[in-house]
Amino acid sequence: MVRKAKEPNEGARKSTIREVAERAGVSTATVSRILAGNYPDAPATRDRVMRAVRELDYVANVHARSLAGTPTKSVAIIVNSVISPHYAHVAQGVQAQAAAEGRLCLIGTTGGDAERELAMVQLMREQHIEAVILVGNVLADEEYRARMSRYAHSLAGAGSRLVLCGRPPLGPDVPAVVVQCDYTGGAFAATSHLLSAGHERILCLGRRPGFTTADARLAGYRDALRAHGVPHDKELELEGTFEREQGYRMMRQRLKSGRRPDFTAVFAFNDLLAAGARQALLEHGLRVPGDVSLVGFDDLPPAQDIDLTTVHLPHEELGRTAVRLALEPETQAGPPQQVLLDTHLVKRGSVRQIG
Amino acid sequence: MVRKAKEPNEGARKSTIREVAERAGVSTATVSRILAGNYPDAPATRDRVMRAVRELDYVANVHARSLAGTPTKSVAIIVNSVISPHYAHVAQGVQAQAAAEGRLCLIGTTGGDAERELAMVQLMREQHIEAVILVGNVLADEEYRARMSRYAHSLAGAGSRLVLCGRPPLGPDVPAVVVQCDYTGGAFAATSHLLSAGHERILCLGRRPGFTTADARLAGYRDALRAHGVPHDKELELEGTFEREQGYRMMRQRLKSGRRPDFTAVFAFNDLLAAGARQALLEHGLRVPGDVSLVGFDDLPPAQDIDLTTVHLPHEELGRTAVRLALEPETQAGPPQQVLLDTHLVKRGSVRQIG
DNA sequence: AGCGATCGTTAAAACGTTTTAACATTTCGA
DNA sequence: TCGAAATGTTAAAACGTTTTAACGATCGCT
Repeated sequence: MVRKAKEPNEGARKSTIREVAERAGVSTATVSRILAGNYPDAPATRDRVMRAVRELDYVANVHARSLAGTPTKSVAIIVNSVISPHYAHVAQGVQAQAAAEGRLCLIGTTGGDAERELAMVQLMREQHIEAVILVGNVLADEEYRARMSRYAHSLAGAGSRLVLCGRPPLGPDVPAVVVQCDYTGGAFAATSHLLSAGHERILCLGRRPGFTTADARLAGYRDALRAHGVPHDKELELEGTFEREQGYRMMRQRLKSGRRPDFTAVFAFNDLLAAGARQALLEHGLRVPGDVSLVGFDDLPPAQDIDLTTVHLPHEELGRTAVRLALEPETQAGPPQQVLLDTHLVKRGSVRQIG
Repeated sequence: MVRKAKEPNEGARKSTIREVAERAGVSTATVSRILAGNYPDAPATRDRVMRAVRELDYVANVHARSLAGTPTKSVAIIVNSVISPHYAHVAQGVQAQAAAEGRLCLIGTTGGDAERELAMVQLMREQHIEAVILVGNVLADEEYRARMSRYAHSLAGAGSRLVLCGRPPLGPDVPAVVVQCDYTGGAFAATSHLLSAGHERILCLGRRPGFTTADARLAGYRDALRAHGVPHDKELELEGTFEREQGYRMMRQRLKSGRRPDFTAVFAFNDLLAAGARQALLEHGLRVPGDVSLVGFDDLPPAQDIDLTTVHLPHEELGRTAVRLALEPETQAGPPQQVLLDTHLVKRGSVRQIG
């Protein structure tokens, strides 16, 4: 078998910093410094080195680099699932900002399972990454706090920061940054909109005690009712998680009784619930907004197609902010930071004026 | 300042394999072998080591491990964007299968830009990862082949395999695996369905010469027409990329002429196009399927909400297969492999029988 | 009792980079 | 022309692991 002659820049072989150094006739230290660009080397050697790098198509080995002390330029995002629009949009923001700051993005999914979340955090810990961004809430209350505190400390041990997205803040002793949207404000706006349109019997979908994202919306809903002097009725607060099927199921069950519905409007705690509820309403022969008005929460893809009035959340901005906060040096010291992003109502065609 | 006494398992400090070794009274080699589980060590020492590991909350440093020769357990996926349902679902599959095989998943987005794709590949190359999975097609034809060939070789140099998802296969000399869906078959089924319902003037949306994903659908569309003895009319093949706005734009433009539409059905090359086209149709006072029948391609989230008959693609399976192929040892040697996944028609309510 | 096997363990080298401290070389002021 | 300062370069140590080859102890067998 005949070897190809020399094959100088075939690009397919490994190529280490030593090879670059040899080819350029300098030491590896010089190559390293020139590539890092942090020292005034002589232009002549600089050129020789750069040429060698190009010819060998050399890229540094991240692992060696990291071992030698340079921090890994990467962040991780951990979400329930990638196909849920909410998480997808946050992930998009994280990915975009990470890229903008020259970072690689690792991703993991939990499927909403706390044990898988833990496994993911462990996996990220091994990577000695700059930051881990946790989105979505798997556990409630005390269990949540305890676990996050453990995460934060063990990640800190690996030199990683912890950022929580859309989760309640932790104590001041826990090294974690929190970034959220103003869920309560958004829910207040949504409910107020329905009240202003004359609705008083407003069904709300997605109650889930102990989970901030749900609790905050419920609070906004009740605040709005109170502000309009309408007493709140627990019978109208339906419990369930945030999936489309749940919306369908809850509404179907509510309508099963056969008699005319005892509400004129629905506030769903996210757009998926709204889409599911809408399907159940239509199947039951009720028109939206003709018979029942509907407001969602999120302003994500299904919303436009079903012409849904909803609360816009800055999902991508949430992700971007998380990365920015994670990498900002001033966040490193000082007390654990907390950021709240604004929301606003997007009016489409799913609400009808009555009364 | 008083130090806390000892703080043995505070979990917050770094903890290396040496510390574990010291605490267990053995050498680092023993710890390493026990953790790898690949040698019959004495149960007694084994227990001591495991206890030390637990007490120190030790996790190995991936970078050191990788440097020392153990391959990094991770794969990367590079997509156009995370919020596009198609890519999101493939990514979900990749992530799921990666997790199932104990791999971490890196993710990068290109925004459809070839230069960003290149930058991403370079970034992945530094990571010395097991495989890089490229989804979606940014370039056409010769330019595509040339670039992929370069990717494949340079990734091979870093010990990574290249997997192409939904892209045309390359030559046998290029070390890359290809996994696709049967786009042509799916398009054939979709078009045949419309033809069987009596439609002969079928508008198709999403022509894009040079891009396999589009070309293959067009081929299936034409094949079906031919099989039914209907001559194909280039006037009915509208060009455009695969975004929702494009569907809206194309249909709006087509309807602008004012006169009655010269088609009775529409076959959109993906569901987003279908959703956009549907919106334009509705705004123009045409009902679906009353006036115009509509078939999509993908069977992704918008489809269900707009009650769209469409071709189901196994998106998640695509991602899973990509990972499986990338990690399968038998794929390593042998000729570059190619896999084709089946599709099927999902009938909903957007097609009306005529004639 | 003595001798190989067998078993469990370890010292040390290696992986590819960064960085520190030291070493040449040149430049410059006197 | 001399020495000091500035500049450019390098040798070597360090990072945290895996692995190879060698080691000592224990065991069973004659």
